[in-house]
Amino acid sequence: MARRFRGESDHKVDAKGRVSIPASFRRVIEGSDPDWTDGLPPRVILVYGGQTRSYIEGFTVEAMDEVDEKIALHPRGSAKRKAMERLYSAQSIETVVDDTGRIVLPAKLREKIGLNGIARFVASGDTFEIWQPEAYEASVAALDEEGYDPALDPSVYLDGDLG
Amino acid sequence: MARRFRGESDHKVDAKGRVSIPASFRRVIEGSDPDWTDGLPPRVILVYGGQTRSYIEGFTVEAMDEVDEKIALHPRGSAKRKAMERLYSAQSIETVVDDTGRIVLPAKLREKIGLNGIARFVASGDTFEIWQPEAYEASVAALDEEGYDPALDPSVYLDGDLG
DNA sequence: TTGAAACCCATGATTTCCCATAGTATGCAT
DNA sequence: ATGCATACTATGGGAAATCATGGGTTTCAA
Repeated sequence: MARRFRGESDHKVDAKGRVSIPASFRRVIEGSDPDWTDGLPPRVILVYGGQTRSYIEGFTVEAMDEVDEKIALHPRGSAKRKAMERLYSAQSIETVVDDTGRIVLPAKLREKIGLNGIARFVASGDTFEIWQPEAYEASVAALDEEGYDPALDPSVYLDGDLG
Repeated sequence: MARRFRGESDHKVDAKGRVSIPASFRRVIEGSDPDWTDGLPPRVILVYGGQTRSYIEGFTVEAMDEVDEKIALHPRGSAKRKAMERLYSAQSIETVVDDTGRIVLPAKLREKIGLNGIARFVASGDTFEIWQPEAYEASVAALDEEGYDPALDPSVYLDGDLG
């Protein structure tokens, strides 16, 4: 398995929509792009769709390849497949990390998640998420309402019941 | 089973956040990193999240792989899984032990556990913990209040009831 | 022809790397 | 056993590389 993203941090979004990607994320992105070699700009895929989503999900090339394979398992034309294709194909863009470690978030994507001047990058296994900071905090708080006790150490779930 | 950490000791944290990790811990960390070979810096994962936690938990690569596998058993999107992903993915960093046996604790992590100038390393099976010394002593004292008689030898629990 | 996107350059703040040293532990030969 | 040589440990400090960010300028397609 490829290396995983870890950590969370905030970065400024300038007037042109440029944002620095956390340096540690860049290493993972480079290592998970089969075509990347030193000096080339590594590729990333940004998924911005999903009615229920208030964040942008970032994929490495390898992670997106896996998603594409899973989609291909579903029958062509099926509703599920169409829904997945819409999210991962139609509502996504492929871009590159430039030589100063930044990507550009087009206005459309910024508006979708309500980005003002700060973008919060949050690691989530082999993908990462880009949030408007308050929205992220709200989503963490929302977890509590789903029955998750914030005072409980999540490690108790490691060996607990699934679901 | 992989080798286990043993012992506890204090180390200075300098202005740059560098700390020596106990020499005996290094052997375990090296031996539990599948990619490590002599001369390479071995990897460690530091988990700094958790509302209820006042310490940093250090994982070997192997130990963290197990955690990732356990998380993957839970349904994508479930509250439990999200809580675990936040702790182990978002609130963690991967780093390496440098050639002088040190790691760097970024300011964010130091503040989280209130580190001043000394860090206490405490072995805990296949992971280890980093504490601010007084906080560690307080947590040991708190155990006693939970009904554990400090005068009782814990070995009596070895063959006792579980739970 | 105009706005956005790609490109080029610039800079302060971190972070990493490399070298240094004193103290401790280990081993080996006598 | 004794003493020295060697290896490893814990820590410090400066140089060098990287990071995050800001701006202008050229392209290019609509």
